[in-house]
Amino acid sequence: MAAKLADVAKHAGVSTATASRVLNNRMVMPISVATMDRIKRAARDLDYRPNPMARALLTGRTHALGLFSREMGDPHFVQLLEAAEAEALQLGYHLVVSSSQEAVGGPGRVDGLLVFGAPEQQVRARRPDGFPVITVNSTLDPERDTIGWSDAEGMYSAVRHLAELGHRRIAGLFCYGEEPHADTPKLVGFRRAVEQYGVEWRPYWRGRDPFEVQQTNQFDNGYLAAQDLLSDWRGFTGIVARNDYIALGALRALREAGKSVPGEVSVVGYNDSILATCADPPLTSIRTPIAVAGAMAVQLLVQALSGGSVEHGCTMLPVSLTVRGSTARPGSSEG
Amino acid sequence: MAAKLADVAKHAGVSTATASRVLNNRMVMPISVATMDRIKRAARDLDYRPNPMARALLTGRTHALGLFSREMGDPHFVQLLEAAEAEALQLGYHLVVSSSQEAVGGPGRVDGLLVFGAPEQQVRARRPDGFPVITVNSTLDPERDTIGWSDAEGMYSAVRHLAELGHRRIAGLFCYGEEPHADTPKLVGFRRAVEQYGVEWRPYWRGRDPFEVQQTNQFDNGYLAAQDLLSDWRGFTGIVARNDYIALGALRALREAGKSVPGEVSVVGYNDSILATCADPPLTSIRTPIAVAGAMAVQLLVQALSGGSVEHGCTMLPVSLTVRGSTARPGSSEG
DNA sequence: TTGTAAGCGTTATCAC
DNA sequence: GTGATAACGCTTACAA
Repeated sequence: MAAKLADVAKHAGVSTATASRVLNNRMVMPISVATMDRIKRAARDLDYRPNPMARALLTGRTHALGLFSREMGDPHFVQLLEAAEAEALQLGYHLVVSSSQEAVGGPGRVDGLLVFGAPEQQVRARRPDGFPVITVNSTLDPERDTIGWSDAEGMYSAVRHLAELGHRRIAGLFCYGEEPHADTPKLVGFRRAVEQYGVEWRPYWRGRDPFEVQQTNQFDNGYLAAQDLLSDWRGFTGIVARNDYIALGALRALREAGKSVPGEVSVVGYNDSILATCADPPLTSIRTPIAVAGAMAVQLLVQALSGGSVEHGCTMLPVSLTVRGSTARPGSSEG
Repeated sequence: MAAKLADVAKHAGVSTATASRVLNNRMVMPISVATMDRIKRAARDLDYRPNPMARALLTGRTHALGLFSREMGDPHFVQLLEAAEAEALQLGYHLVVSSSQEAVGGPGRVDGLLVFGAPEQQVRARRPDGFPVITVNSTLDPERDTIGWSDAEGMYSAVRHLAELGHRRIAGLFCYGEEPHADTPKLVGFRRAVEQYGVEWRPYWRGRDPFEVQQTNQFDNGYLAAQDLLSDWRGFTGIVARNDYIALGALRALREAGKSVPGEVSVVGYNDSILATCADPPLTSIRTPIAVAGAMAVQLLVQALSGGSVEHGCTMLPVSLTVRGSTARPGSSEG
């Protein structure tokens, strides 16, 4: 059985109150150096570790943060996890992960909640009033505590990059549920850019709801969608994909069709994942600030917990374009 | 303020004892249906949720499991996380992740610990006696509770695959710290296979400790190591890589050197990650049962918690070979 | 300077 | 059938 505070106190010949005060540095009134030493020594000797549950019960603080994501298993999510965990560790908090919003726990189990990738409305609605929730997301709700970036801006940059290279006919590879008239951020940004730059465009997609598809399916869908594109539209010179998986699928379809990249066709991916680095040719891709957002979200949450309730609002981090070898001026070689 | 048991009890006009019994289905003695209904109704009306900390303090059970890994951020780890989380959810447990063994918590914070990828000795040594720890790992210790697979077997299969295709000269792409005489499981398996099949072999590596390198560095190291290989050994026809990142780096070096895959050189990766699927050509790779192991580890841990302490020992799961387009008989085409 | 005692929200052991 | 009441291990007024 682990040593408890009473053991330490007895060992040091003091009361639990004094022991507690010393061990927590809560010395409202001065304590003699001698007893301090005795207590600290006893704690060390007995390998005393305060029971987190007892402490939590009393203080109402678990020192744990929940992290909820429907996309656990996505390499993109793991970047958030890594950053958030490191930050939480730094600040003395634990991270409880869950793919179920109900199960991740609320007050009593965790002190605050980090939500990744779920529509904010759904989250807030199910939470007790006042429970600190911050969402890391690409769909910002200015009314709520959100930190993230704009996928509209990301897609806009992707199209702009191609347009500025001189591409006039650009295909968009999306997902089911992202028909051209849809209002997802990525489509909004896409449409805004093609309109503004006056380029011709067509959307393609295969497969099902983005949340339900496996990564390998995304790759396959990209492959199939690109095949559709190849047999449907002869004049296109640029492709913008919803994510890197889809872009890599397209890369394969293009290679099989004998189209050179970036000679005949330029391709832009999204997320700037490890896939983009490893692709052949290396993929120009949109980099989202997911790791930074994860760390900031933890900071904000902890800050809110310390200082009562800090109304944070909505922080928007910049999205950037990583240019690699899959994009070039149209017809730049062998085209 | 959230409703507590006392509120429910008062609302239903009973004592907390009765309320507790009904709400937990712990009815040693029969309880009148009428009061049962009243209590359940009160609980629903007040949206009563038992305080996990109070319960934990009393029962000594947190219903949380710790998951410790130094490789958080690795897409390979995320497969374990996903499977373990799903299983934990299923069994009513929470998952606390941490990249620090100290911080993930022990008794009082979590009921048991899942350790991924760390040498078992280091783990057990730092844990209080009797605290349930199970390691998911590739380096099995028959003395301890371990579940995993043999990377020696995996590497052996990779070499065997090439040897059976007829390759007689095989290069191994490893990491710094895995010099040919090292005793890491992968090298042991590699050496055993090349000896048994009588094939000529040479090891190559670049970079630093495997635990410290980023994924993109692994890719770069694979690229550089393959370049070393290309300028060093003319007669090789097969490559076995320590992981898929390295294999993809090698693929790039081979392409740049004008070597066709699998026509002139066959390449085998390790982990069968998404990279293997998306590579061009698709990568033959060794698939480890990491997801299954993660789920089983959670099951075992929970089982041990329920039934006192189940001595499990050491379970070894089979490793398999996924054959894709990067391997063929030597000189099978244009070679 | 230090000790006493109340209480955090449960569950469990008795008594009624 | 049901209700007091004592824990669980800790923090913190308040008392001494």
